[in-house]
Amino acid sequence: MTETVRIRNISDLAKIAGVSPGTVSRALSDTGLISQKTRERIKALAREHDFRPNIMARNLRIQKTGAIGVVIPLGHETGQHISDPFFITMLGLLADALTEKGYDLVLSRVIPTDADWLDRFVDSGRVDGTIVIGQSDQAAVLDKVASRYRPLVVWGGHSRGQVHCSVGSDNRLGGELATAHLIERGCQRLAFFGDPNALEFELRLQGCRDAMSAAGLGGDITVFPAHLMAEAAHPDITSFLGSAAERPQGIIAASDVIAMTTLRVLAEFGLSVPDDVKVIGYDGLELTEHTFPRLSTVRQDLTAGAHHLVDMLLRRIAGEDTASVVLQPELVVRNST
Amino acid sequence: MTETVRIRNISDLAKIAGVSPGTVSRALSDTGLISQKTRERIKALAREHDFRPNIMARNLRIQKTGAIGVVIPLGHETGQHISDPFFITMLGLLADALTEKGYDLVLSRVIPTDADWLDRFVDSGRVDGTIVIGQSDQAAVLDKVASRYRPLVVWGGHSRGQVHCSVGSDNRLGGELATAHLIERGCQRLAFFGDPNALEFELRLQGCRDAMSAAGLGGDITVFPAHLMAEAAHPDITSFLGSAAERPQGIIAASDVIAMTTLRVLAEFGLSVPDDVKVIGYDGLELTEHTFPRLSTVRQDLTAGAHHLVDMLLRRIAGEDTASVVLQPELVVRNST
DNA sequence: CGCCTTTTAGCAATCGTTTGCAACCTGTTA
DNA sequence: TAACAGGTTGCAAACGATTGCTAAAAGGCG
Repeated sequence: MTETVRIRNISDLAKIAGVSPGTVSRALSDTGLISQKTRERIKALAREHDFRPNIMARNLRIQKTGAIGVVIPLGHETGQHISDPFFITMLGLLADALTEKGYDLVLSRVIPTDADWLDRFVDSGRVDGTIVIGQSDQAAVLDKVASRYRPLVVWGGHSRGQVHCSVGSDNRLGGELATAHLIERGCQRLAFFGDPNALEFELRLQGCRDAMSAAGLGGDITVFPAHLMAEAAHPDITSFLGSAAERPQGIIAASDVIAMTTLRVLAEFGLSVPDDVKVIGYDGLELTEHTFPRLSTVRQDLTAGAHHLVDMLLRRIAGEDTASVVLQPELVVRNST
Repeated sequence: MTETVRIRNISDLAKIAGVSPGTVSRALSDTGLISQKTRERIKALAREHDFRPNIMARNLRIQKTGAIGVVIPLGHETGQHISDPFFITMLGLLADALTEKGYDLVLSRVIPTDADWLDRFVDSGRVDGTIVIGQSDQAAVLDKVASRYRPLVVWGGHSRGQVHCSVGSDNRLGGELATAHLIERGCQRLAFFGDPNALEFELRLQGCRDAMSAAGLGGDITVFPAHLMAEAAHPDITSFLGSAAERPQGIIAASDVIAMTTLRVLAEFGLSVPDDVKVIGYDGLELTEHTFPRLSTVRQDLTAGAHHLVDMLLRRIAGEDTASVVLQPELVVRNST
């Protein structure tokens, strides 16, 4: 109605309000000393013309973007897709946690081609901080960047001497729990499905070996570097299980997706789970509720993890130092073991 | 080594290069008239000091953000989570398509509380354009915004008279295909699992009715507004199937997730699929490969859809006009029918 | 009524680029 | 040699907000 002129910036509004731009700025941002009265008046005026201060100008001036980058490195597995259920779940949780804190989330899917991909991202100036989901095989890169760039946290495994700040479950322990469970169920010949080049998987495998030693089975476990994506893993696992001299009695999958695919291959071979072969996953994703049979797994509390990630990142942005967090994994026994 | 001074901006670099800031700007952005020689020299210098122009300043100056917003309205289903496999799949595809075009993706998950949520987002100035995934029950809001804001495209259903530009499959046809298939398999009593308040679901349901009429069955179909999230849908569907006077012979689920949950409930009731009940999903997500039995579904080509969405959005940003796109859905028959 | 303290508001610099315009070379042609 | 064209560069004004400093207004008190 009264929208005679378009208010394009803070000065326009200042003009029709009869004050200076600075005053408008102070009125709109609930900071700075300003009288209750003029603040209300200017806010009302802004609402009436539905004017919102230009964010880019604001960002430039205060040297902040109000956005957090979430980057997913697809390192040891070129074909891996962002739609991997694990990433997705994590991403959703992070989106919620960041929204709650008033940050935007800018998503970046990266295929590391050189050692500078992360430098490029963090130096791009698009974000105030960065969360990396999964170390993949890029631990060295993460450490390099972390040594000069504070606002960086990563979800994944933790190893001694690691420079970057991480949040993740105790992968070694998780592997141990899964393996001990299978052994208790009577399995002797075990196989680990997953590529140990990924740090977290390596730790899980180590846990398996520890559990086997503890049970007096030696550390002799077959390791098959299954792909992470279901489509890619399916033919692999099929040929592995088809050609194995001795079929394993128990399979520890490095992720729920791998476990789910394994279940499917076993069904196609006409093998019964858990009678012929027992399978356990890792992650505790919702999909494990919907497989047949329902999948036993090692649950990581991703909700807690996501909250830790953003809390710690914000603290680092504020200049604090933060130590890595290791969460307790939890064994979830269902029908596949 | 030679990093004696930190280069913080284009002027610093200009100083050590012995040129003016403008020249540096022209050298770094491969535009503007500048000699081959100085361009190379300055680029080399920039690389050496790994200097990257400040993006916020650039954005302010050129009045662009280089980012596209992807917003997921969680309208007719408050509990719905962003980790819904459908959203996730779409999101991943969009991330790829946008990255390819050099855009960032800022993710926003919104629970519409009033009629202005989308206005707030598009006016926030954080993005150059917006993609909305799913109309939910917010068609009116979408139309309102679309009438004044060009760079907006939405994934979802298409209805006559719709103002906003959409990309989606022919939901009515999809529903028809699914239903005709079930009828052909001998089903007479049919049920539709999904809430018709969502535009796309309404269209799918309409297709079901059309198919039934065409087969001379009348349009009499039981509609059960199942939740979208698996956890929420499970108890609902359980009580529905447990208390139904007559069990349907065929179930058309409005989404693959609903179908998957239905499968699980049926298994828990000891019913055999497809012998006792036939079930068909909608979307064609990867998860349909992993259910037991493998799920028949109506596939939408999401990859093509994502590409259409970004192409059209970029065209709209450039000032072009674009008409809505309706993709052909495809019946995928597997083991659940 | 005048002086002093506390608010409130204005001024102007700043953030770091981009870009239209003008000025400058360099080399060519008359 | 002078004029000219064409290609390079520099200058300085935006872009739109925030904020330290300062000046003015308002309020309190004797």
